[in-house]
Amino acid sequence: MAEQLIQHLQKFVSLKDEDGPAILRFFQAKSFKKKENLVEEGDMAKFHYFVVKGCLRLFFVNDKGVEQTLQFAIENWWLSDYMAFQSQKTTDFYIQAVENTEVRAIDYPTQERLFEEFPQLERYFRLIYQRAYAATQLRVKYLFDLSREELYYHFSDHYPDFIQRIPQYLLASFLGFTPEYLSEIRKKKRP
Amino acid sequence: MAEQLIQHLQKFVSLKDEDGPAILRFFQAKSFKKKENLVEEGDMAKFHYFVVKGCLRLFFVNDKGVEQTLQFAIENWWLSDYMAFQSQKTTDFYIQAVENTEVRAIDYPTQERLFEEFPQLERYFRLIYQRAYAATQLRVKYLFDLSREELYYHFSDHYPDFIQRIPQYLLASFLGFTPEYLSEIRKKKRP
DNA sequence: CGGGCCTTTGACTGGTTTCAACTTCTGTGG
DNA sequence: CCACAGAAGTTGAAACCAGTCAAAGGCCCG
Repeated sequence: MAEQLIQHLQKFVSLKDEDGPAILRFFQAKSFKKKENLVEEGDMAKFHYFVVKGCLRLFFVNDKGVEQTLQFAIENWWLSDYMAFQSQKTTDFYIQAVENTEVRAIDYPTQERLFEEFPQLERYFRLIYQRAYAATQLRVKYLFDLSREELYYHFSDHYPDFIQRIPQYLLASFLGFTPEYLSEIRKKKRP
Repeated sequence: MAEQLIQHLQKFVSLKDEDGPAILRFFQAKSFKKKENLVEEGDMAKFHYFVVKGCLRLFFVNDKGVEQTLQFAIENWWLSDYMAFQSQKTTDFYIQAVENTEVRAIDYPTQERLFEEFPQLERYFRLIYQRAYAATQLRVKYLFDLSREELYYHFSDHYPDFIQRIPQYLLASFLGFTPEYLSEIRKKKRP
């Protein structure tokens, strides 16, 4: 049974058997405890993370001190502050473990070397980014199209098992409203 | 002076001189008049568009009949409904020319053949999607972080010349509020 | 079993929408 | 080149979605 990251690559591009271990050597294995921060505001956006097990979230703290979650990443998803990672600058975001989480991490110069040595991975990441971009394009549509209440129902219909996995205040933080308002929605009968 | 699309490719990957014309043969040149629809709701998301000259917008019509603009694409930007394009399904969106616009268009199967014949373009699109994804990640941050009024000031500070280019009702449609409210913001002195 | 974190409740507030009417701009044909 | 019709922008009043604040209740984990 190959390493999970390699299995995931092979869903998108074909690799020779010996490539797996060679590719893995570019990555660092790291583990984080629930609520531990992988990255904090002001840090260099050093790593691109692949989630092997667990769940991460990307959030920022607004000027009222409230945490706004932008994304979650569960098994087989990639996560970073891409703007800062690309330009190798400091980030305005936090990345935090929602559960105990195991990742494979790669820094920017190492990722560049990885692309040189394994150009097939350009295709892999082309496909990954294409999907991610498509998903975000759709997400922006929902943010404009749906009321906060409709966003909640949309999300709980589409990802019922993920809802089980996270506390309500994180769901509220992701959907962009307050825990109080989420309570109010849940109290009412569904329209 | 090479075709603009080829020049753009060469900013990201190196091509042999003879590759330019060969790559161009995969694309269709099309022109659209201001306010003409390239794509309408219910159409197949057939093409991926590269804007040579002019400006496109991607929008949908909500259940109140209001047009909500998700993105603009000006010179050297790519545009499509990526979710529908990827899965070769019908789209919920419209793509419309904001000005008289010239594009290069490629359909999905042709794009697949293009990647087979010119694998360097996997890298090009990996970089294009990476940038686009990073930009959208940041956009979602702004949507959560800023009030409608702040969104307007943010946008007009960062893209003053683009603002000159488009009518106010399209700006309001992009920022997610009503033309009436935009009037109100502009009437007030800036805080 | 205790403390702190999470969730709920209710009253008040405000940013933004809605609607309708009015004014100004723009482009097209006579 | 002017006239006019439709499109775009402005104004003000009333309504509403969702936030804020404060306080009480529930529940998980040490």
